Parts: sequence; C-alpha cells; structure tokens
Amino acid sequence: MPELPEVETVRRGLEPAMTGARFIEVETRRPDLRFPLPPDFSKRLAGQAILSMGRRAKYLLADLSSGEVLVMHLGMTGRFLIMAPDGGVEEPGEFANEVKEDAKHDHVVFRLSNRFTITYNDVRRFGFMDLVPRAGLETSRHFKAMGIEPLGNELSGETITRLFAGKMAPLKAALLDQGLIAGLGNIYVCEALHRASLAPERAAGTLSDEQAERLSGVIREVLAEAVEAGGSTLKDYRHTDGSLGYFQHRFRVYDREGEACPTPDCRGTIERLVQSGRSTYWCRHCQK
DNA sequence: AATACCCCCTGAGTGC
DNA sequence: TGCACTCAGGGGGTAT
Repeated sequence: MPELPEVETVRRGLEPAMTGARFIEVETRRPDLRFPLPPDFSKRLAGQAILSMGRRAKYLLADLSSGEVLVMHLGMTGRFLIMAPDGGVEEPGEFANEVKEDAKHDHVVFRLSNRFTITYNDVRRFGFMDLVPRAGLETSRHFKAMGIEPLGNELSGETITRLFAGKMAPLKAALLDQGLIAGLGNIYVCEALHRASLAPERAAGTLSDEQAERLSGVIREVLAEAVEAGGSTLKDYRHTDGSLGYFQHRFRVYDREGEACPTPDCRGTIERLVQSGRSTYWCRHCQK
C-alpha cells in the first residue's frame, strides 16, 4: 500500500494503540521478512515501552525505552491489523468492514500491555523490521544516505534546483531517488509532474527556478491531500458508505492510460511509458 | 558519481 | 477450468 501518505496514515493509526504501551510478547512466525529479523528480535522488544511513534520518509519508527528504535518498512504490501481488547479489528487506512484477514501472511504479532494486539501482515514480504540504537539512527544503514523530507521545511524550489543541478537523469528518476527527496513513490511522482505540467522524461537539471518552485509546491500539495484523505478515512471508518475511502481517492493520471487528460481545456490523452522499469503516466499535451 | 538493470515474493487480472 | 503471461504502490545490490 505504501507511499509516504499511506505510511503516515498507518503511523497515525498505530499511535493511539502503541504509544505508552509495553511489549508483553512478540511472536515471529518466520525468521525473516525481506531481510532476516535482527538477532534476538523478540527478546529485545519484550518489556520495552513505546515512547513515541514516528516516521521518516516511508519508514515507521517506534522509539523504545531500551534506547533502541524499532524501524519498520511496509515494502509493497505490508499492513498492520490492530485488535482492540474488545476484539474489534481495524486497519489504518481501510474501512473496518473492508479489513480482510489473511492469517497466511501474518508474520509478526505484537502483544501489548494495554491488551491491544498488533499484527504485521505482508503478502509479498518486501517489508522489513530492524532495531537500531536511537543515538545512531541518522547514520544507520537505512538513513545515512536518505534525502530530505518532502513534507518538512527543507523542501523548496531552491532546494530542488540545488539537488537537481547538473543531473541528466529524467525528472521521474530524480524524484524517485530517495537520496534526494525521500518518500516520493511512483504514484505521487506521476501526479506531481502532471500538476506541475512537467514532462517526466525531461532532464532533471533543466528546470527553471520558476518550474522548480512550482514542482516543490505541487509535491507538498499532492502529499498533503493524500494524508488528509487517509485521515478522513480513519475518522469515518465505521461508515458503510465508502465515499471518502482511502483508495477510492482517485488519481488524476496514475493508472489512467487512454483516458482524457483532466487538465482544464487540455485535449490530451494519458499515456503510459516505462522509465527505469516502472510505469509513468502522463499527458504529452500539457506536460513539457 | 550517476545510471540501468535485475532481484526479492505472491496474487490479481487478462487472454487463449 | 486451467494455463501462460503481465503487472503491481519499494528499495537493495551489482554492473557499466
């Protein structure tokens, strides 16, 4: 499921269930996800309190009383199921009546002191978990080469101009490069380029100051709207009408090959092209 | 240093 | 109903 807005939605869902609680028991149903779980994983978590739930790019961070940080990445299909003491099951970002249980791919189970049970489920198992000392988090292998946070203060037109200076790589690739801006994925890169009227194949180093500024603005806008959509889903998850649903939230170009470009007065058609092995959706008529 | 490609894994969808 | 094939929102590793 995850791009940055989805990960932030998951963080917000986990926060009330996890912050302040302690791990009573951590059950691992296999020794690895994408990578082996860290040595003594369950033992290092047991008894620790969760001080706060954070996020960096697409990584979830549980700050522990032991001084370690539980680092979690959802890969392509990772999700958390939250079972309350009364037995009710929720999944951040999904409606309660749409939560699909699928025990075959339940890989890690957290049993907490507040009697909540949090289950990590991941069909494709591209997700992973790690334990890293808090003091060394920024220099740990996951974060040492990571780029700026797109919803943070660092993102601006000037920053984009500086990060992209001299780059011949296409804009699409530069925006997906987690070492430049961390947290943009395939969907939101397509959406941002379309909103900024910029062609995905254009060399990243060729943006004017004004275009870089526009790109910076639409990146914020696209991500913030998606976080907002996830948030409204959480609030409304008990409703049966799905109108505000998470993935009912539609994209302007992503997965819309052959449809009319949604830009007002544009007569173009959305095309699909493959860049670095991933699908790009765009309109050649209004993206230059 | 920058870029291109392949890989990890399972399931959904399509066409025959 | 089955089979073969393509594709999927991530990112790490290696080769060029």
